[in-house]
Amino acid sequence: MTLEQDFEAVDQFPVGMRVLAVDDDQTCLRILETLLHRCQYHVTTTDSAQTALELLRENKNKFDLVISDVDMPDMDGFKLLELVGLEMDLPVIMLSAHSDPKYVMKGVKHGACDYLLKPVRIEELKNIWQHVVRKSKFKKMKSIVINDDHSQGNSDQNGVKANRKRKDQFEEVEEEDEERGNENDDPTAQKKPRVLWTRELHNKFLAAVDHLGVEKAQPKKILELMNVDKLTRENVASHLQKFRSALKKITNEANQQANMAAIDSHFMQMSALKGLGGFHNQRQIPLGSGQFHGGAATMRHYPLGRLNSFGGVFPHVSSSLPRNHNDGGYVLQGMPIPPLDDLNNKAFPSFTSQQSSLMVAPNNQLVLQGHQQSSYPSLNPGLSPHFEINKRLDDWSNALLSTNIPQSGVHSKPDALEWNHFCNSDAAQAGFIDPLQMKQQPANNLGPMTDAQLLRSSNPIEGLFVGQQKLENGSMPSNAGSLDDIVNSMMPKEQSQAELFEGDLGFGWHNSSLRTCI
DNA sequence: GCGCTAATAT
DNA sequence: AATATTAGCG
Repeated sequence: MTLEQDFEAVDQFPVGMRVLAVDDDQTCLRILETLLHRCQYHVTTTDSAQTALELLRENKNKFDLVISDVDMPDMDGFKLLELVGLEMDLPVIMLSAHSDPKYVMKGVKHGACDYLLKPVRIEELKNIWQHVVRKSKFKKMKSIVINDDHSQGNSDQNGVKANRKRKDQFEEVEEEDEERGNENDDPTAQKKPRVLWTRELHNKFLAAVDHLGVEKAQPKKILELMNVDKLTRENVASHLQKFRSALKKITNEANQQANMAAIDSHFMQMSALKGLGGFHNQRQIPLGSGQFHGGAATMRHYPLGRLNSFGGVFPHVSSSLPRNHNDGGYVLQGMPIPPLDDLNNKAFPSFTSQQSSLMVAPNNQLVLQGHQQSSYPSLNPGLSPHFEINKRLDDWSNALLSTNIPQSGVHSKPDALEWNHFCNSDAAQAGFIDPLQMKQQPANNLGPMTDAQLLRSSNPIEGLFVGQQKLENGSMPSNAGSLDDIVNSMMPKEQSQAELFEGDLGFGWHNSSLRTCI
């Protein structure tokens, strides 16, 4: 489309749009009517809000827009606004001589789609039809003639194009909405609520992923296994994408650290690396009870044991990995591996055998509701080969969730900073390692990897394990976030604290506010 | 049609 | 900031 054409298109507006104008002041009303007429709207006027209301009630679907003064004796314009909003979902524009923000705010709060100041200018009135379009009231727009002539010759047919350069926010809305409008003719149609990934919902997600195995966990299957009403494949896909991003990031970080550790173990004499914190002199971390229950804020140390049995999560990667060796200065040397019991003793939700549904919370988000019997016995803990590690998966996932992973762009080069840092490090430059070579051998644990690589490689477990050590030692660069930070920042604030670890059913919501069921 | 990834929108 | 949607590809 040429610029001229675009300009033309912007200039078109519906002729005959049915406007109800309300103002107790006869003069104002007359002026308003005149101006609206000039805009080629079909205008009905009344000097009382009460009458306006009756007109609207008696002629449902006979008006497209209401423009009403605020200060009126019989009925406050806001009251009218409120009632109209309640009863017919028409776009209402408030008109007032008061520029007081309080008034404006009040209008906005009550659902006014615009707030015009007297005296009204015709330029403003020319634009008001867009509110109708925006309100998705296209059905009611059927009688409105959209001037569709995009030819360049007759631009002044409406005589209103002159001052359209300031058409500001509506530029491209027009055509799109026209096209879209036909499908969008249900006034009651509301935006789809978004899914709020509560801990519990995420737990279900994890259970499904765990059940399927990370490699085979695909949106559709996960969705089926989760068996959550109203959850869509797209929801799951989106979450899965984030999940994998987090995994990738953590793994890469861990790999970095593994590299460092490996180097460290062989070149311990290097002061440069010592400065970064080596892994010798491992201090054992208390693995006893309650790290997670103590609350993230108080948890100085990430529970190491959580992550070292990821074989269940990554079924194909664990066996080949050396772990907890005492020979040869291996990176995992000295790492305490807690008995499974310690981990399993923690209460965690048996999310796997239940069906839940999402309900709409007041903020228009879908939150996990309750449970019913599931038709998916396959997710029964007893039947899931991986279930016993769910707790640790869960914990691990806490870390993932708290990690602020950019959704795109930034992480396309995972850990570029750290990678560069490493390549520029003394170790690399001293020739102990060849950064290039490392880059060429990602399978060697030495460089960023693709998701596919990650899913197939044996690195994740070890990497995570090592990463834990790093974190535990406080050797994690501050910009990578402390463990506390990771755990703390994961879930939405409402859930970040107690809820984070309990696996209880609390959503951080006040359940009473969830009454608005679908 | 699905899944994946990245990019972009809401 | 967290999710959703879209595009391009296999």
